[in-house]
Amino acid sequence: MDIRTLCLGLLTMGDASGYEIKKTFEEELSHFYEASYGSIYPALTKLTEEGLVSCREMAQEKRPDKKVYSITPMGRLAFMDALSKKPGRDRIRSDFLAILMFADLLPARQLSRLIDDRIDHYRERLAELDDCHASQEETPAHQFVTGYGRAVYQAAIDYLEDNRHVVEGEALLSRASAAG
Amino acid sequence: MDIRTLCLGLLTMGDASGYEIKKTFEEELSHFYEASYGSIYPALTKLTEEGLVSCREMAQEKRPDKKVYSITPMGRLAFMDALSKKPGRDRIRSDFLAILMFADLLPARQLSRLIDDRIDHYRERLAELDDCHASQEETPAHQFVTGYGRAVYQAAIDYLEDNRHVVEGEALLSRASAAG
DNA sequence: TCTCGCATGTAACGTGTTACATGATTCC
DNA sequence: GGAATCATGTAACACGTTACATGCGAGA
Repeated sequence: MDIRTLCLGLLTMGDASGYEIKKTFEEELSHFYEASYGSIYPALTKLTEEGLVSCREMAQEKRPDKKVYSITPMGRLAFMDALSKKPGRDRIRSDFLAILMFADLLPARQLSRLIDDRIDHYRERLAELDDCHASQEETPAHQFVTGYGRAVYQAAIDYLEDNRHVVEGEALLSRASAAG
Repeated sequence: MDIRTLCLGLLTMGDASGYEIKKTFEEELSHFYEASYGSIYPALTKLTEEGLVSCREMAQEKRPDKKVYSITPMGRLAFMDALSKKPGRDRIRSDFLAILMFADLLPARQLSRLIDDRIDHYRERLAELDDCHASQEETPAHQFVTGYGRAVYQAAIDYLEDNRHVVEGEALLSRASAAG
């Protein structure tokens, strides 16, 4: 699913401007998708050209004008069609795990630091999901996805805490054998 | 971490050809990185030009010739340097979760199918990790990363099984209210 | 004054994928 | 005979990011 299709999908939930769509990406979607203005604005322009969304310009007081996009009936059809395709495989690209594959090359301190940071990072992400849960009325779908994120982050934290000794112990050992 | 750097890293574990590196990506790394020939071969060419790896051509009997790459001392330094940088954030792009955000737009049957397939998919991934564990002598680093994958997949499966009713129930409900 | 939030957009660039081109051998 | 594995490579393309360009209003 490309950014273009996802923008279309977000518009099924209500009209929005490019700026607001970007915020949605940063908030609700940030855990499993990313998008920058450089992809969102051109996507909206193209969707408009194709007749899948319509656009009206809104003059605002004390704010810049905004362009509010609405999905069209044709757009809804197109999105339903996209939803019916079987999903592509998740694309994951984890620097953290890539680096860990070479844990034996890292100084012990650096390795511990890396894992500490990652645990902190996941805790922050968990907190974000909890905020999200607290502040907004959520659809069951949204709740489900949020819960999924929580489950995965929690599993990651637990695993790192319970098993870090496997690599950290090794680092200590090779230091010891190098020293002695 | 780009593909180029990761190729360099794999060569710290032993000499290899482009073809073999591709296989490593498909096996050990497939759970958190992907790479095609179209990125691997040019990466190796560039690394060679930069003096970070060296290359010798091996004539083989009953097999095409192969080019075996070795990391150079300069290459090792460059890789250690890359490892010392703090990791970028994980890039995740999940069609599955994106579709789930719009679960209320999906027919109940399709939604159930989607979740069934995903659970199967994770079970397969788990099995791959178990094979990996069984078949190969693994470094502690490798074990650790493999275990991480297992923990996360298992958490995902458990979550989906325990909570699918949250979205599936909703689908049934909206069907019922539409019908009655 | 300076930074932050609101608001839109483009051009250059990076990075990687897909599809194509080629060809021997082995297993079913 | 046909598919799979081994083996390398390129060119066209897709897709998205980064950095830049612009500008007002509010609050510290």
